[in-house]
Amino acid sequence: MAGLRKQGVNGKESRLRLLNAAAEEFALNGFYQTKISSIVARAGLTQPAFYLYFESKEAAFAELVDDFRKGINQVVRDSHIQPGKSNADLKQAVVLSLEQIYRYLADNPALTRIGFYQSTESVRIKAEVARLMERNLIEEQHFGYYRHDLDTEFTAECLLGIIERLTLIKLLPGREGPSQLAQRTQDLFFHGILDRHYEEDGRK
Amino acid sequence: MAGLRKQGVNGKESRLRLLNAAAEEFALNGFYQTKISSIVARAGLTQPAFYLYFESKEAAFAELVDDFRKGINQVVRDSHIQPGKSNADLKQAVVLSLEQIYRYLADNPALTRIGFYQSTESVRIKAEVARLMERNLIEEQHFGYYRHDLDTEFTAECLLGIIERLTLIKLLPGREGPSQLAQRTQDLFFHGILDRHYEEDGRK
Amino acid sequence: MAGLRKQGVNGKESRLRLLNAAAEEFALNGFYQTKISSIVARAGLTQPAFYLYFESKEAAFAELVDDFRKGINQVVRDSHIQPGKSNADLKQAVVLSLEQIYRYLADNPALTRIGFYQSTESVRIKAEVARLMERNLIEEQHFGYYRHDLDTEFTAECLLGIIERLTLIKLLPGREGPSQLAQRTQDLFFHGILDRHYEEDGRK
Amino acid sequence: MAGLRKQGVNGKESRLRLLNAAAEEFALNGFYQTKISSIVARAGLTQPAFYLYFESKEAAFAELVDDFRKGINQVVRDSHIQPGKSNADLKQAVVLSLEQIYRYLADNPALTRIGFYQSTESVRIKAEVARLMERNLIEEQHFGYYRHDLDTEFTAECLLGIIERLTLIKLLPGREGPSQLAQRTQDLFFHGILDRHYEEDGRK
DNA sequence: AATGAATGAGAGTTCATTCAT
DNA sequence: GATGAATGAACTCTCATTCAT
Repeated sequence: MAGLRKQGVNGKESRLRLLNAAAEEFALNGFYQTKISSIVARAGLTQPAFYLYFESKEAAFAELVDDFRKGINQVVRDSHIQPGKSNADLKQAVVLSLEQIYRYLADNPALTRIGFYQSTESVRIKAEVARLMERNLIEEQHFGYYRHDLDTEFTAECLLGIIERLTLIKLLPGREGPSQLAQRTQDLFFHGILDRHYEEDGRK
Repeated sequence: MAGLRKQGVNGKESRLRLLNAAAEEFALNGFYQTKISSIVARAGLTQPAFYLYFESKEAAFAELVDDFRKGINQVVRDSHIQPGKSNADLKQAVVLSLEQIYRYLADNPALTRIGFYQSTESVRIKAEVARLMERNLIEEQHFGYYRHDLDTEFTAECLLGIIERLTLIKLLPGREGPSQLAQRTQDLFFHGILDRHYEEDGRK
Repeated sequence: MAGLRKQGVNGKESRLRLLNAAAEEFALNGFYQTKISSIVARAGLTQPAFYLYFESKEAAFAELVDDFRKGINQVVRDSHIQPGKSNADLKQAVVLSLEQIYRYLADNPALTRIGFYQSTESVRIKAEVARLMERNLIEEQHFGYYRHDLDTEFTAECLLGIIERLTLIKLLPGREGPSQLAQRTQDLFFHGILDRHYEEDGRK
Repeated sequence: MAGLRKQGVNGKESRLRLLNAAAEEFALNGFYQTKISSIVARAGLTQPAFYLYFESKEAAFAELVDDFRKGINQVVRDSHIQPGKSNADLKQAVVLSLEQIYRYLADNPALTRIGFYQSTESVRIKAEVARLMERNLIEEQHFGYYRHDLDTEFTAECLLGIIERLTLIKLLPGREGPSQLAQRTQDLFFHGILDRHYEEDGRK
């Protein structure tokens, strides 16, 4: 009889398989429509095994949400721009920053669906992300990159709104990739943010 | 003992009370966490009364979602701009359009929460809204209001993303009103849309 | 507003309509699957009207059952044969008796379905019918019509079983009429009942 | 507290206990008046356990009905008579056949009540049984056992009607056993079936 | 480490029945 | 005589969770 055990000779692997299965199911069907039975089926295990590694359905979901929260926070935190860039370099740097954010989301589609679109926590997560984005904006504004009358909080929220929407309808379905989206987001967004062109505009 | 039967002598009124109660509950707790018992309690009726007016929990939810869908579609459809406007008039017209959209959302907070943030249909609803917005953008682009290289589909999605986010964190919590949000949305958004300043910018 | 009342200006008619509707529904769907709402719908009335004329669903059903019970009892009681018949006359008399029974069943299909095949009371009803049939058999046996070693109780039960079955699959679906069924029932049944008949018959 | 979990270490046993319990309850109270709670109580389990083994109340009922259908069909199919029998042997063979049928019914009283007297399917089941009986009758008629003008379909239905009735009032209540009933059924029935038997018999 | 078997708790839904007019 | 509106009381079924091995 021994040896028939499915696999995961060490529990770590089973735990991981369960977590991944849970992520897929939650992402696909949401929290309430996801049954433990589906998760364990996907993981090739049985229901009691689930409770060997997770306190409850809620706990597993919360863990996934938290994983996403940490990941996206890190990426956004890292996506600030250095000072002393020329105009062209700034654009490129911003595109790169956005690309890294989109890339993280694209690389973790299930987590993204859960953390951004399914979880109740999504509100808090997005609030955090918005705050981090604002922090970057403020810094970059200090570097003279953006006009001085910019409402950074408002701007950050709008940027997040755009990213959120594009991620859902372009990125996750694979209709557009991170770099293209980053480019287009910057393009649209910049011409309302960037100080310089307004000057010239206002000049007239 | 007499007179214990609840009011709503008119069935229509009972139905309405139930629908409103359902809207509140669904908006507050989402579909799955909302129990019929809570809805009828809020409406001052009993569970069978609910089934007097609705096929099922799903049907009631769907009705609310559809109400929202129709409402928002109408508002967005009506929010297109007339041709022949001067630059200043255009801005004002756009602000007005946005304001009407925000106002509809603000006036129907429960429906908005349900149709935009709770329902599975939200994906389809937003897709429709985006399409209607794009239709307006295309028309307005023809009037010469926006630059000609604008990707209207992309732009519409971004605008929707912004509205979506601002509605959730500014409008529904009552932190900002429709007119203020409309003004600020237009302000940020416009300077990436407007044809004129790009010209001069590009000129350089 | 007056005069719009469906009809049944006098309640007797309404009661009758309800009873007939109930009979149809019960016959078609059985007691448990028949809903008051279906009955009143068929009768063109409303649910409270039902309770104007009947104590309960059970009471209405019981009334129908009892109607059937009385009717079939009467018919069976009346179907005994007179003494002093010749062989050929006897046959004809028995056929007539059976025909009257079948005719009653055919004329009251809904009641028959209810009283014979749906009701819990059917057991008691059939027991009564069997007892009445036996009583007739005993009498007729005394007249010398049947062999003397006939177990009348057993015979009555068998006859009832045959009638019951033929009614269900031949009579009620309209595949055979009362007179034909009576003839054939007598034919089959008689040649096991009649004393020495085959002898004489075969002799010829 | 430990050890309160019910037995049935083997799931098959639990399933069987549930099925038997269901059979008893259905036989006793019919489909609609039988509650899952009664079934599981009788089986010493809880309600969810029922759904571990059966799709629904309907499914469990249907399974029992089908068990009966298969069983009775098999028995009736097997109850045909071999050719080449003498008159006395034929009688004995027929009695044996009938006895096997009665015995199956007596041995499975709950199934019989369900399949013959409770189920909606009973109509179809009896139709099948009648057809099988007719098939046997036709064959036996070919062997010259019965008169040639016998309407086999009609005869089969009558035989079934008799069996049905005797089963209900004699066999299931234990008032008469299979062999006695078989004997008496054959006796009554035969003298209408057997070709010219009475003639020769009476002659002597 | 893993599982077969079982359950507590509750949700949605149905239906006979009644109140007030 | 009749009805629109409402309800009490059940019942089936589901699902996260746990026991015993």
